[in-house]
Amino acid sequence: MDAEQKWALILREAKSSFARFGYRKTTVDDIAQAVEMTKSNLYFYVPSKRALYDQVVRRALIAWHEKVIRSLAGEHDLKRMLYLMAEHAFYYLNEDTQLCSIIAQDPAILSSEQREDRFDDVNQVSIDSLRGLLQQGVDAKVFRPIDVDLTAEFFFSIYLMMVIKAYVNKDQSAPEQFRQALDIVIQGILL
Amino acid sequence: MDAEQKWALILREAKSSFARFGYRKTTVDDIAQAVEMTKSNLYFYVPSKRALYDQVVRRALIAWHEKVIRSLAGEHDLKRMLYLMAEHAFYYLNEDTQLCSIIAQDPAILSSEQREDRFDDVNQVSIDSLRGLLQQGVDAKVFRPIDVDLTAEFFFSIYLMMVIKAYVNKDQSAPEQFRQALDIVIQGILL
Amino acid sequence: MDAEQKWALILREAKSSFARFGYRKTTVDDIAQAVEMTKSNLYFYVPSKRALYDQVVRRALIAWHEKVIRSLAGEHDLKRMLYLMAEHAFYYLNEDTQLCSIIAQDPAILSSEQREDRFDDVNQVSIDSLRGLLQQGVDAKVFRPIDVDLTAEFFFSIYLMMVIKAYVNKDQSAPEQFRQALDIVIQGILL
Amino acid sequence: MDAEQKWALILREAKSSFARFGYRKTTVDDIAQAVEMTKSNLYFYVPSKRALYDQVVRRALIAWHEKVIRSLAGEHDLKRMLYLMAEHAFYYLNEDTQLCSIIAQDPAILSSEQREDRFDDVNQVSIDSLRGLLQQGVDAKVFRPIDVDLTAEFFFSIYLMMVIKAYVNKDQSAPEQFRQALDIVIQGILL
DNA sequence: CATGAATGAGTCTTCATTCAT
DNA sequence: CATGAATGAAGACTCATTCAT
Repeated sequence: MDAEQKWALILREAKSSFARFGYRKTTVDDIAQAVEMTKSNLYFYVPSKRALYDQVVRRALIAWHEKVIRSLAGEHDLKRMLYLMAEHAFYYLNEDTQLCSIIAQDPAILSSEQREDRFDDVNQVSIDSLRGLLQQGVDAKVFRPIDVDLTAEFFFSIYLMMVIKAYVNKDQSAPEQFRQALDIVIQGILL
Repeated sequence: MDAEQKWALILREAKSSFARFGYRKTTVDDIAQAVEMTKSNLYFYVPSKRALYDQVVRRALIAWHEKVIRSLAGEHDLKRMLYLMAEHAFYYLNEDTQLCSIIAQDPAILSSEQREDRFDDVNQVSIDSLRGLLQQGVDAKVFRPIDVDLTAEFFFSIYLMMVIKAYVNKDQSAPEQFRQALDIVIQGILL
Repeated sequence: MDAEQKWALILREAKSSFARFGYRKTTVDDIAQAVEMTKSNLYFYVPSKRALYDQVVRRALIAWHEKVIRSLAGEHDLKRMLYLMAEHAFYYLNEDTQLCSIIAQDPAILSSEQREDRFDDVNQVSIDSLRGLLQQGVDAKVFRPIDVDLTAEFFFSIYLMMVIKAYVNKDQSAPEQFRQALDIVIQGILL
Repeated sequence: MDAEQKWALILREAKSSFARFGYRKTTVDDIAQAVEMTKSNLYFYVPSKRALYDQVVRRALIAWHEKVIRSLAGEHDLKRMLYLMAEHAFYYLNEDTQLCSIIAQDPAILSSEQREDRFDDVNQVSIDSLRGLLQQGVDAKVFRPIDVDLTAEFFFSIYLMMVIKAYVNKDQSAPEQFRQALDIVIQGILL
């Protein structure tokens, strides 16, 4: 196994541990054992527990957001795009339950504020895409003249919330609930 | 100061500490010092840190929910009641920023699942009220034939989310964002 | 054993450990074991290893200097006082070999500089006494018109040096060497 | 770069690191990086951190002492030679501040005892030269009938002490203090 | 009721040294 | 010669909880 593979393995197992136990309850030893390394050897690859955590989260967020953006390719109907975005943002987490779990245990990850300089940059990209969509809809008289900034943030928040419900809390009715929410919310902005 | 007063004091100060630092970062000593007791003496009143935390949260949630319910007294217009509920649920937290902070740092508090035997019962009361309202609206053909269970939960979640944004993250635009959200969402269920 | 006694015990054993192994090589566990406490319990009395060390050193220095000053009581012959001071400064360490050892392993303790704000204040007291003596001697035309500031520091340094030789390095000839040095040095300032 | 050059480079950089951080705080990695080698490769040239340190110190001490001895060439006035020796011993360290720094952080380097098998042999050479000078002075009735062994050691110690003051502690007044000391001390042994 | 004191089980991190390739 | 990777043994400090008095 070469260095790159090992680094990937570490990220994978660290993510798994952080997802299961949260940042605090995960010990560096937990991760080291998961990758079948000694703690000291793990520190050869990673500068600190915190840094590893940040890497794990950052990568997961980016992967998530990229997937969502890609899903819009080729679609031009704005209402449809909004649905698509929501759906993909939501269902993507089926493939990344761990990220959900991590978010659930550290919700600050997703707060888009100035004070926190953690993952704001990553999140902002998603919100920006959303805003773009809404603005186009308003301009095209497809959507009501809502405040796009506020609404973009609101929609983003809903995704997160539903995502947590569905995958972290394993609320069985979450997917349905999500569809219902989406229905209500899109209905609510249509002209 | 009698035992009851002391107990109240402990709850108050514990809440304050948990709000500021979160469960993990709050030490039993922090609380003991806040109530001007020794750690050991605090343990006379409280079985464990965890139990104290649970008490604090439970009481805060109950107070919150009760306040909201009371706000509906005398109102009979369903759409108006929905607004009222939302507004009060939202603005109540102005009076209890600490609860927000606690929720923000431990969002599992608000997950309504069976497995978690923490605060589900408390939350359920609120959701039930909401559901009742929605059901009446659907029956009276004021609202679209939405799924009331899912929608009740969805609305409840939105409250929580906005509440965190507003009071914990101190997002300045949160109140506006909340109104925008409420507008969209109620628009979205109207027949 | 009451708290005061225990605190004294800790200081005593800490001093012993620091003297034997030096600051770095002394583990908190070493000290804890010496006082027959658990490490955690030791931390009940002491904020940190560093703080404990500083306390130990500071107290030892103060005790040393006080003893020397007391030895001059009743004497008025300046040359004789200089001898007395030297002798007592030197022989006192017979009673405190540990301090020597500590100094030998951390000579910065005795550097009287502005940058280091560690024990400068304590050392300065001794140097001041010395300077006072020299100044009187110069004024009284007993000593040559030497620079009292420089010479006070020089003499102070010689004490330290000899002290280390004698007690730390256990150089058997140190006491004789010290007398020889004293002889030379006092001869060297006499008019 | 051949092996010899590499070895010289290692010694040079190791000295630099030890001077800056002291033995303990210098990591093998620090040195390896300074010589642009990997840690492992460094171990090809050096048996252990300790051994490297000892080499560094030993060589520096030898260079220092040789320089001092050379400075006496051609001079025959004993009092003058004593001055010369002192001056050169003192000012040499201007050219080797690193050695000073190392000494300051590990004063045991200069202790001339039998038990310590570290640098005693090296130091002894200097002391021997000093003793020779003093003995000649006593024999020639230039100096008082002092104990040459004790005095040689005493003088040697003074050099060291002043050297540390001047170059390590960067005491601005050290050179003056040194002259004052030399004045007193030589005055003190003159017949 | 109240408290000072005690404790055990962690936790992260560092580093000299080794070794297979 | 050179290196990436591995490791063991430490070491300082924290904290919820207990208990004798």
